[in-house]
Amino acid sequence: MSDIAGEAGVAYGLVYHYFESKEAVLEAIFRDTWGMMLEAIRTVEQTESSPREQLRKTAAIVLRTWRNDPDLVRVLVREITRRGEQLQREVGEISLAFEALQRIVTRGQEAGAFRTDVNPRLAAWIVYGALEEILTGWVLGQLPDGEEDVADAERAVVAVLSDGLTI
Amino acid sequence: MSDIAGEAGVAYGLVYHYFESKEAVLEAIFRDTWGMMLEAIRTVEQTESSPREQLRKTAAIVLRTWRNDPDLVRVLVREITRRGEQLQREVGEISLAFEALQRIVTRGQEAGAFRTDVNPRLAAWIVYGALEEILTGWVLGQLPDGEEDVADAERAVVAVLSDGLTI
Amino acid sequence: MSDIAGEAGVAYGLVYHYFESKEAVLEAIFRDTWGMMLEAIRTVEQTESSPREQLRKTAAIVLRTWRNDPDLVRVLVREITRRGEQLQREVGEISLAFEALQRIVTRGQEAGAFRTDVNPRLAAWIVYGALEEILTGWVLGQLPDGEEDVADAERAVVAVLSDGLTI
Amino acid sequence: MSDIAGEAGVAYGLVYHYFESKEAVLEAIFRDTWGMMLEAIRTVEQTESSPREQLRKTAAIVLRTWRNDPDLVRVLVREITRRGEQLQREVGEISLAFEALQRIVTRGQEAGAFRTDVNPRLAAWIVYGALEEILTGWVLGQLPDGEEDVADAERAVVAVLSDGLTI
DNA sequence: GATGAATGAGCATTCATTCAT
DNA sequence: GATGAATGAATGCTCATTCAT
Repeated sequence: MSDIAGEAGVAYGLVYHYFESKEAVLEAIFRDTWGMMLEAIRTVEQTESSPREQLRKTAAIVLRTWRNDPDLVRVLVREITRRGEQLQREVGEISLAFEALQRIVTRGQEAGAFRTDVNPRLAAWIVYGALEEILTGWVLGQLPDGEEDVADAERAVVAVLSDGLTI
Repeated sequence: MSDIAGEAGVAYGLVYHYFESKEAVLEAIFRDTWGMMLEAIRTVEQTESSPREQLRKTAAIVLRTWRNDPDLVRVLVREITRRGEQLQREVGEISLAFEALQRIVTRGQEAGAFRTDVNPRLAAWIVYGALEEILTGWVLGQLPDGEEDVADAERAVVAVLSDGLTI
Repeated sequence: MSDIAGEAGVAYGLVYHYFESKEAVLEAIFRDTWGMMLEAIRTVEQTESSPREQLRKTAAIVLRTWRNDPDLVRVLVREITRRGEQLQREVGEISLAFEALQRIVTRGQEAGAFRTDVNPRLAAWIVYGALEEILTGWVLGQLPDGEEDVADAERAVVAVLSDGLTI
Repeated sequence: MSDIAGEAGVAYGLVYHYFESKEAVLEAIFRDTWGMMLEAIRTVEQTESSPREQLRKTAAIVLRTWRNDPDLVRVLVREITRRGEQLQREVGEISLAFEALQRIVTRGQEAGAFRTDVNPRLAAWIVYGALEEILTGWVLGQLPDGEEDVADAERAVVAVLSDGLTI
């Protein structure tokens, strides 16, 4: 909280004027970020693009966040697992984003583009897991994150998730 | 540390008789778990099985941990991101496990079984991310984790990562 | 720290609002006390008095502290040896006070009032040691510390250090 | 206590077989050291030497300890003030040594060699303070402690305490 | 005598939260 | 709205002391 007030250039106590608790601050960050994410994914969803292309665009949105606002991703990655239990329950946007992701899969299956022997919910978790892990690799400085590397990562995720590792 | 001593039914100070610091306790947990993981993956690696089958066995090993020791997975998932930066540097077993995973991919590519247009390092991260996310889903109680569900998850991960979502 | 907060009648954490650490608290005490001591000795230094008289006044200043603030002297005597090494390095005032004491000796030698076969630095340490030991005697309750006793001690110190025990 | 056991090359618990407590260990160290000191000073006392010479020999004994066993002096200087209150009460040897020192002064006065306007008890404290402070300077590394420096210190102490700073 | 595991009170430090101004 | 001092529970760590073998 001290860091937040300092970064914002306001007095310590003022943060508590706008937010009930630290929990509430994090919740707001999550709500905002996932709100934007949700909106973006929904836009993708309503596109006429193929399911594969929708997947690519979604990956692009998530991974692009790293270059746009690394600190934000850092907070999300650091706090998501620790607070996840409550946050995920309280921040509806997260579930909604997951559902949108899941819907992309379901529609892909209905359209005959995606295989139907995979539970869409599990598929959504796998996709998200792959994306989050790459973000984590960047946060921990264990994966290269140059302009070109980010593009590579996007291609790799889509290639693997869409077409699989097997030739 | 208080919890650890309490859970073990010993006095607070005794933990410090066996471990230098809290850091050392976590490091030991990580080293042990990843050591076992590493050993298991290496065994899989030396199998004559197809790369796809090696991938399946690896997924089985990782996901099976959840049912064997949920509390352990909880600690790993909760602390890995917070301390990850240092731990990953200090606990060589983690890097070695990642390298083993990467080697499975590389050999699959060399054997002509896996596509070669995906960076093996990125592929290893994607695979690990998918697995970790499913574990996280179980930790957070957001994915069903019955006997059958775990088997489902294993199948789904292998299906998606090996053959892709696209038909 | 608990004692300090308790004595001040404030909450534990408040001490850390004003001081970085326990180290910083002690440093502040030392800096303040020695700052006053330093100022007092410098005032004495600039007097027209004879070196012997300057010595007497210095002794008076140091010994007077005991009656003014016994608890302060207690802390100084108790902690000075334990932390001395670092504190003496960090708290410039201490060195400056010693230097002032040394300067009084040097000037006394230059003025032909003090013998020149004694290293001024050693002399300053001897003077300070005699004074500190008497304070210690009072702290430990082993020397009488009534109004008259303090005056006696001052006379004794000056007599011995200025003129020696030998007749 | 751990250090003591380690240094002695015996098991931790064994120290408690020979000593009641840490307090008792320190008390034994003090008793031994001061016992030797006491014996030495008493020998000096029984000499036919002049009071001034007796003072010199006493100073030599005390200061020589530094070169003989610096670690011992370190412990004495570090712990003497902190524990002093009880130790001085419990370890009779300390008082006896002080009394011997005081006796040297008293006899000097009776023999007409020392001035009589100084309380012998105070004089003993002043002498001891000067010596201890020089030891402290050596412990803290703030006074040079080469062979020659120690001899210098001895000369300076005797010069100041016997004949005074004033010419 | 000898060993070293076991105990637990004590202590410095952190930090989310409250509150008077 | 705004400020920052005040609060106190929580936490990692130390270390003198005890005890079973």
